[in-house]
Amino acid sequence: METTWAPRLRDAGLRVTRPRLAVLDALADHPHADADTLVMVARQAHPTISPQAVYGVLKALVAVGLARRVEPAGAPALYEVRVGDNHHHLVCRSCGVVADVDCTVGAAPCLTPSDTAGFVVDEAEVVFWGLCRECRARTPERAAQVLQHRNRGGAHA
Amino acid sequence: METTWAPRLRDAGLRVTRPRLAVLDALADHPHADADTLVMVARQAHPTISPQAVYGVLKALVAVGLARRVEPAGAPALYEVRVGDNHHHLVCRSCGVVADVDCTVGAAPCLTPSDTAGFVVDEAEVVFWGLCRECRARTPERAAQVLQHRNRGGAHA
DNA sequence: CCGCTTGTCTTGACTGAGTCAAATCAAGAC
DNA sequence: GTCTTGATTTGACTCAGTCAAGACAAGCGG
Repeated sequence: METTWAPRLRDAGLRVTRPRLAVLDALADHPHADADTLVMVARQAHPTISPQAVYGVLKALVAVGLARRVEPAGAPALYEVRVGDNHHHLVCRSCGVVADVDCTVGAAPCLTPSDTAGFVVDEAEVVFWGLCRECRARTPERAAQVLQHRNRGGAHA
Repeated sequence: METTWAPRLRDAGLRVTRPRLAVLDALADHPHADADTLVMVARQAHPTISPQAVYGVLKALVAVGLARRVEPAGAPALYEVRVGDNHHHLVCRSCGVVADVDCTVGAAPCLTPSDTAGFVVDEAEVVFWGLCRECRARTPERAAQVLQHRNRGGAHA
């Protein structure tokens, strides 16, 4: 990390400001962080930054494609600076932790639905739900419950 | 439709109540409806039902597997009674309308990520983003913009 | 280097979706 | 019909995020 953000901001037509650099550094250090976490982390570099400034910066970064917003069901939005490639996410049902999964592009037939119902599809977003290693180790009995509860609904892998 | 809900509720260990029947009928008539819409629709059968009652009913139905909750990014949660099979969703970026897509289970290699980072995955959720036929026809120039804007970020189909 | 223009940040009020808790009510067992 | 317990109502509340007005500063031209 420690990318030089300034030229990337300028290339995107954005001014280089302290709040933006602080948020970008925070994002690089904390992939999959929510806005609240980013406020706290960014304050290490810029103690007076306001939550609204962080929201504004994130919105600007997402708009120009320097950051990506992910919204797992039931959790506040997460942000990441890994953009341009295509990857998906593993989300832990228990602790909410998120991990990246590379998508095997080219060998992904199911990502082009056969019947698109008249839609023109431009993106396929995949979220894998499960339990992370730590949560299974920490509370195995609860983990089993969570999985069983879920499978009743007809989930599949 | 017009399924007899009573036995299904009882089988799930839930009492048969007027609010629950009203919400289930509303769900059957309006697949992919949000809570607010369901309140209005359910009031045709049960005029005094409160929004909180609808939230409570939906939570109970989801908990026992009679309904499914879907949360597309940037929109309120949607509910559907189509459960038990496995299907995914097409979401229109412009108007938010949702359509079902059957998943070709068995021929879906990409839905078992190669590297699960220690996770035990129990469900793969897929959301296809795009534009519905109506939105493309209605505002073709805006539709093109929306798609182009999106593709800058590195989306794929 | 100085000042100007315009985009950015701060401050604070506000919205929308959903939750929580106490009291009332009714489903269904007896 | 009566009772028990789960369901519903009512109303306050939380959380994430938005909106708007004014202060501020990035980076241009001179």
